Amino acid sequence: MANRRGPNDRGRRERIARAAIGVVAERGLEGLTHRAVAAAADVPLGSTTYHFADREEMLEAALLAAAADTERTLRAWADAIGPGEDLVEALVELLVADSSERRDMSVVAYQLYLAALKRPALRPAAVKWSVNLRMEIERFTDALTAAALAAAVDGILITGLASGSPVDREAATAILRRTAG
Amino acid sequence: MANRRGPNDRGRRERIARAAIGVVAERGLEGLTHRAVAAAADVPLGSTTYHFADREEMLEAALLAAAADTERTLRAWADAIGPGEDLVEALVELLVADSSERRDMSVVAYQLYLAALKRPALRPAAVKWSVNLRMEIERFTDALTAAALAAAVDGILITGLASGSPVDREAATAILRRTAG
Amino acid sequence: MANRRGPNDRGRRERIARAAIGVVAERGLEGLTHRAVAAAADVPLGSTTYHFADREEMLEAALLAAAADTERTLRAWADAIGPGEDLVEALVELLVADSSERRDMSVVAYQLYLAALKRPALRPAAVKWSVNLRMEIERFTDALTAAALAAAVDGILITGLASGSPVDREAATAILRRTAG
Amino acid sequence: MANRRGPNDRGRRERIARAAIGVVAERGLEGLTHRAVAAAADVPLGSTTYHFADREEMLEAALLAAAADTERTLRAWADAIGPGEDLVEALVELLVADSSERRDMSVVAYQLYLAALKRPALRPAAVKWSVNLRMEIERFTDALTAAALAAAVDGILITGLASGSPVDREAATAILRRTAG
DNA sequence: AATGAATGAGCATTCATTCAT
DNA sequence: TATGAATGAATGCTCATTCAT
Repeated sequence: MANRRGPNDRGRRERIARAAIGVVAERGLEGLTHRAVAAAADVPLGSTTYHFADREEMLEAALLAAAADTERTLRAWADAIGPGEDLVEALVELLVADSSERRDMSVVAYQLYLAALKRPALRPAAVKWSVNLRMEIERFTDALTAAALAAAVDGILITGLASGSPVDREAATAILRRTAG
Repeated sequence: MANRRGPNDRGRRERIARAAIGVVAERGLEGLTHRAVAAAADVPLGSTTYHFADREEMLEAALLAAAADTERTLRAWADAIGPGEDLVEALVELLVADSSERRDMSVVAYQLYLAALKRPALRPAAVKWSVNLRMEIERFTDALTAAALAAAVDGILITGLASGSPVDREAATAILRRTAG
Repeated sequence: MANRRGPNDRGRRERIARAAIGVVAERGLEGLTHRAVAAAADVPLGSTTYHFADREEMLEAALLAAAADTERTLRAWADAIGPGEDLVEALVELLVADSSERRDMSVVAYQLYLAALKRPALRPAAVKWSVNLRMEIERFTDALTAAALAAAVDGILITGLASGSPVDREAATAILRRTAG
Repeated sequence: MANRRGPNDRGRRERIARAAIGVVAERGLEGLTHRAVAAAADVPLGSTTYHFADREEMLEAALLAAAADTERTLRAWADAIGPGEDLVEALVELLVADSSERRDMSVVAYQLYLAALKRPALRPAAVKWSVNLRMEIERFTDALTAAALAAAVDGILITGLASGSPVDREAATAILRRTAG
């Protein structure tokens, strides 16, 4: 059996990037140190500096990984929407799910994302991240409605994070219905 | 005339807190160090640790100051809306203004706000911050519409931050009109 | 009733010195800070620097107070020895008592004492402290025996501190009997 | 030839520990700072924190090194005692030598030793340190006499430290003779 | 006489980063 | 290619001490 550490460890770069997300979730952006990530990924300290030239690059990888996760989640969400299904209801499910289980991940994503704003190299990834939702919604409705719904969802999500409690399903539904016209 | 430094410096705590906001704007949350704040506020290093027991308390003060700023800005914005004026237009002005001059301040606010999420003591301030906009909008329309508009504004704002370019006035107007029904 | 703090507080210097001993007992010599002593003595911070020019002077006062305590204790011990009483037994009582209740005080005394060794001004106090026991014993026996007994007691005491357990009464008795001849 | 600094420096941990003893000798226990030790050992500052997780661990190493030194010294002393030689005279030599050349070392040892009392991890080392002398003396006489002599030596030593002057050879001899019976 | 606000020096500790192996 | 020992810069924080009140 190949050991999980050492030269036989494939996809180590990937694993380190994932671990980085977890570290930010637990200790915040400033907790993103080589040591912390190495421990979380269960790789030697030197491995983190070997695969990522510096802390900046590690942040980059974490943002990219988080963006990919978000994209995958949204794609799956959209794919699962049946032909005659109600878009608003599906969006509410997304919001509710997000506010419980993936709450931390959302916060992390926002943190990485804000951190990336002043790093030109990451700008594209950040933009993509923020446009993702709108693109998926556009599969089901016109561009303007999609933009309005995406904005509303973003707004409800971030407000929900602040409240510290799960998103109110009824309130969210009402807002989205009104937004959808 | 009393010197601006030393024992004659009134409101130093306040000034340090304001300086802290500026520091976060320039260097991000992890750049919020005693030294950086001391330099920005033009006070001795010891002064920052004297007025704030620890870094946490400094962060707290910065969040509170940022929240107060936001509240004041929104209040002024709402107060300036004339009787027959169009709410949507006013909101768009808010968004556009925000995306240029106060862009940094928004980013800072979001950062402080996310950082505060896992600090129970700051929860109330964070909640208040996030509810502020909705309350001001409610002065001009019913609760549901206000909630929908607030969500849309939040969403557009955060997406705008990501894009790195000023909010598109026409797109924003279209979205808000549709949201307002 | 005079308040215990403020201008009506008599004997404050004395009280601060006593508090200093307690501080050393709890936090060691390096824990002897103005702030810690002020808190322990329940006096304002400024009071500690007012009554003692600097940390050195505070240490001095603490050593002196500790020496005075030791002297008083030994004097009382000697005064209580009846005419026909056995000196060795009395010494053992002293050792046993010291190893339980006043254990901490002994450690503190040794610490202050060692600290004072390289401070010429405190040399006399340190000497006096170390000679005290011998002088009291001399009230009951000849000089040589007194010196031998004092040395043995000192040795047993310091070894007892190391062991972390109470002095073994029988062993101590045996040693002292042999020493007394 | 390997440089004395940098990656080629073997036994650096050991050297730092020795340097720590010297620092305590010169500046007392509270002078035991990473910086002081680094300078004394002629290693970079980072090296002290690399080899010892924290100040506590450095203290530990210093105590252990001091204990080892003491043990070696006592062993050598005992080994050098010839068959027909007088134990008391040998002990006096130990005391006299100690009171001049190794005076500082004794003070350091006492300081480290007292400091270790409230650190459970160091308790064994402290105990061993304090029992060492008695064990060596037992090589030459019965247990009770050894205990009495060890106590007397300890007592004379500590009293001698206080006086600031060399141990009085005659007085010490008289006391030990009487103790040995 | 008494107080506590203010300051700057110093410390333990953490870390990114380098580099010999 | 991979590792972890090594280093020095930087940080949060504590304190002695000064001094205006």
